[in-house]
Amino acid sequence: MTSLVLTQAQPLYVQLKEHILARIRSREWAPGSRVLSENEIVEQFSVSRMTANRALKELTQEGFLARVPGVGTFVKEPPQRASLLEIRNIADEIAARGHFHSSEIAHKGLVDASPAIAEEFETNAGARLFHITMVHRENGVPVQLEDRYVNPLAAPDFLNLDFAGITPTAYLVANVPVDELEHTVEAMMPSPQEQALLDVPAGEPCLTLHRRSWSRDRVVTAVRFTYPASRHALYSRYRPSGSNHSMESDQT
Amino acid sequence: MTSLVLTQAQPLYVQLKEHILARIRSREWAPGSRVLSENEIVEQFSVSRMTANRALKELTQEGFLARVPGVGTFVKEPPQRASLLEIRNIADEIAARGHFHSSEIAHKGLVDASPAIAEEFETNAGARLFHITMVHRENGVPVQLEDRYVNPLAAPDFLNLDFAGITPTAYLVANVPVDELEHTVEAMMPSPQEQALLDVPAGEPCLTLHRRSWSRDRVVTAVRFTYPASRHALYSRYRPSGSNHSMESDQT
DNA sequence: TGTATAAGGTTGTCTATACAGCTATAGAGA
DNA sequence: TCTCTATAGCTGTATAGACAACCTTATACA
Repeated sequence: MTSLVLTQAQPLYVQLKEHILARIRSREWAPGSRVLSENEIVEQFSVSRMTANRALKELTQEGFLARVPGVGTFVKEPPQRASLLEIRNIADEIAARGHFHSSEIAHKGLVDASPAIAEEFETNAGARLFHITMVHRENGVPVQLEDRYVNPLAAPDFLNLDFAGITPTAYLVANVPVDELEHTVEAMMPSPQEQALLDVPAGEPCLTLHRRSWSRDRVVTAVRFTYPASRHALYSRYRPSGSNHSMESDQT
Repeated sequence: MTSLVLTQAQPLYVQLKEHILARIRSREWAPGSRVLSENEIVEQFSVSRMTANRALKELTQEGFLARVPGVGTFVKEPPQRASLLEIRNIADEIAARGHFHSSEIAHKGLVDASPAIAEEFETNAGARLFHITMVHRENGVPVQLEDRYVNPLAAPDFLNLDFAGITPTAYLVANVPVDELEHTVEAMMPSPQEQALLDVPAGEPCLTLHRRSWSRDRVVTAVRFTYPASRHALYSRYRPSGSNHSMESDQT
């Protein structure tokens, strides 16, 4: 039996969700198998049925479970979706082209989160975050400006690195498991600072890729990559998972 | 006062959600303004507070509302962005924001493939292809320029449609199975024609999403979507497939 | 005038209970 | 043996009440 300890630090339904997710991730409950019913949760954890219902309902909305009235609650098969945007290390991409990667740090330190950054991190303004700004060059030409904030709780040693031999992306991928990703891609005109750092001609737009990463329901890092339009595009080619032409479920 | 009639055909919280959404879409409650508090809903609709809470909570999870403890519940600004990972119909995305979609055809006909287009279609220059150029508008404002070539062998009826009730994207998704996809995302300055069609101020860049679709090793369609930078972004959020860091029941 | 306190409204969570609709199964009856 | 029925368990929904945390505003006090 796993721990039945429910603390007061977090809401009960959150602790229930994490407990169930842990047992799914450990494959104790494999895809397709039944999980605890609401009444079983009520008995085993001494919570009310509404609280058990909330935990199971939210996990269902998040895609982990499927519920069938009159039958039970089951672990869902994780969706296999091809990713347009994999996390790829700029140093590796440049090396794969047979070119030379170099980088320099424009800023590195501990900062107070602005209201906008705090909202991205789902925390309060003034929270302390690691911050780094780097320029990545391909054969000496700037191709990427990296403006990254990192949650100190998730990567406490982040500031101790000099990022000469390893990029922040590579370090984080190797050291922090990622549960969820959010990407936003935009076009924009660079600010004067960005224009200077990237050595962009006046009038040339930039592509920005903004990424947030979660681990254990906590934002680990938020990063904005800025690429001069003429020097970089985002590309992907893949086979959609459901390419057997079944009309399928989605009617969005 | 709007209708207070709550029937028994649907769950109460669903009717409450639709009622609130309708008042948001009618601009009675504009973005940023406050909606009814839970207690006000309890009074006006004679439901319990838990039911009112469920309606507001789910609308918040769906991104329509934002809740601030101790203050109230507010209408959120709908994000202007399209899905990156899936092929989604712009008409549906606009409708999901509660806005009005319209479109007009700038060109439709049979054309000879230029060398560049022929290469995209893995065929010879001079091949005959269907071509369509459309402007999609959200509440009257141009948000997407669609410049699409279609293989007549894959969709022979394509030119017979007027694309008033269905977009080319929706038609092709429904009628041609897709085996493989290629995406390229770039930032660029619009050409004078594009600038005019999209009604973009001078100096504003655009985001372009170029997509090729294959079916049975044959290019079905190649399309270039152009979005004014200030009016649209591309977005995705998902859980990576390999997110099983089975640390289990620890308490990081 | 300025500051501390109290009050009231708001969301967030949790409990206990109830009823309805659905499903699988065991048991009764033909 | 087969069929129908009752039952138990499951999810879905809804109610009423309660306490906590938070924010704003008004009030009392120094």
